[in-house]
Amino acid sequence: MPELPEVETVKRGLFKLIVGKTIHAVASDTARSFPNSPADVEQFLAGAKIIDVRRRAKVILIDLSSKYSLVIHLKMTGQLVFVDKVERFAAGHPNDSLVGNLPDKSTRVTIDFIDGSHLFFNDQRKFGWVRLIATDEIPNIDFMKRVGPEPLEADFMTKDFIERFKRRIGTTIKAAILDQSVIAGVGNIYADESLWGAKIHPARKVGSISKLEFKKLYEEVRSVMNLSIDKGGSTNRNYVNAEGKKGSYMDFAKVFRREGLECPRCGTEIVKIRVVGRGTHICPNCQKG
DNA sequence: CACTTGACCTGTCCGC
DNA sequence: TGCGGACAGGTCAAGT
Repeated sequence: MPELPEVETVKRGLFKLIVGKTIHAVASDTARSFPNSPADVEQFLAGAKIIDVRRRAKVILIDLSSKYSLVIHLKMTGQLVFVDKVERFAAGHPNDSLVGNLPDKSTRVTIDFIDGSHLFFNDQRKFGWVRLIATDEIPNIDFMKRVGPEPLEADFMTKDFIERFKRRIGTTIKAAILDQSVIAGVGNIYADESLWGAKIHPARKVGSISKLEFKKLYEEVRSVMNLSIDKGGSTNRNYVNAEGKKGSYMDFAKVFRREGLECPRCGTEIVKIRVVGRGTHICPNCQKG
């Protein structure tokens, strides 16, 4: 999925839906998705109550009364969908969708609550994971030690943004903005959208970006991701929120997946190129190499 | 060290 | 319709 706005949307939905619920059982079909042992499940999950749902970078943290947390990364195709009551719908029924018919073949982890409701972790490509970690150990895991600051925090200023990029002076701005150790949460969609907003070609070297351009990029990263949170995130392919609903930011996207269409600013045809191995969308007129 | 390139998986889409 | 290849919201380990 899932970049910062999508993960934030899932977090907000889960917060409303599962805080206060007590876990009955947790099951997984693959150790790859959920490596913890049945003994861990029995000791730290069964009977534990959900006390908080948080987000850091693209990671969801579900804190439990056992002083452990479920730490979840959705990677490319992960979903966390809450279902109050499992029902089955026939093919052709309006609810004959992923959401209406969970669990399905992409379901990797199932969390059952004592009230009969469920939380499903679905992940077609199996890159994502769910891990049980002692809550106070979370800051010590490799990912958390490495990850950069949250760009939407009120006290994260332009000067902080510029400072973070100094560690990646020699690479392209696209590689740097996608680097989670520089700033947290930006992925392929919002990298393209914010670089278009700031009129910066993604293949430009970080060292060539002016202070004024960085200031603009900082503002674009924040405004684009805040807008997306307002729209419930982007459903490019299979992202859904905690209620199984799609996000609508793609209706507002300026360049992402809009190759062949007109640039909303100048009318030039948007093209898709490849930068650091990622599909990249630009207006060749607004974003000069 | 800084940086780039594959690998991890499954599914879908596009061209022949 | 079938089949091969490219590609997909992300991160790592292993290269140069």
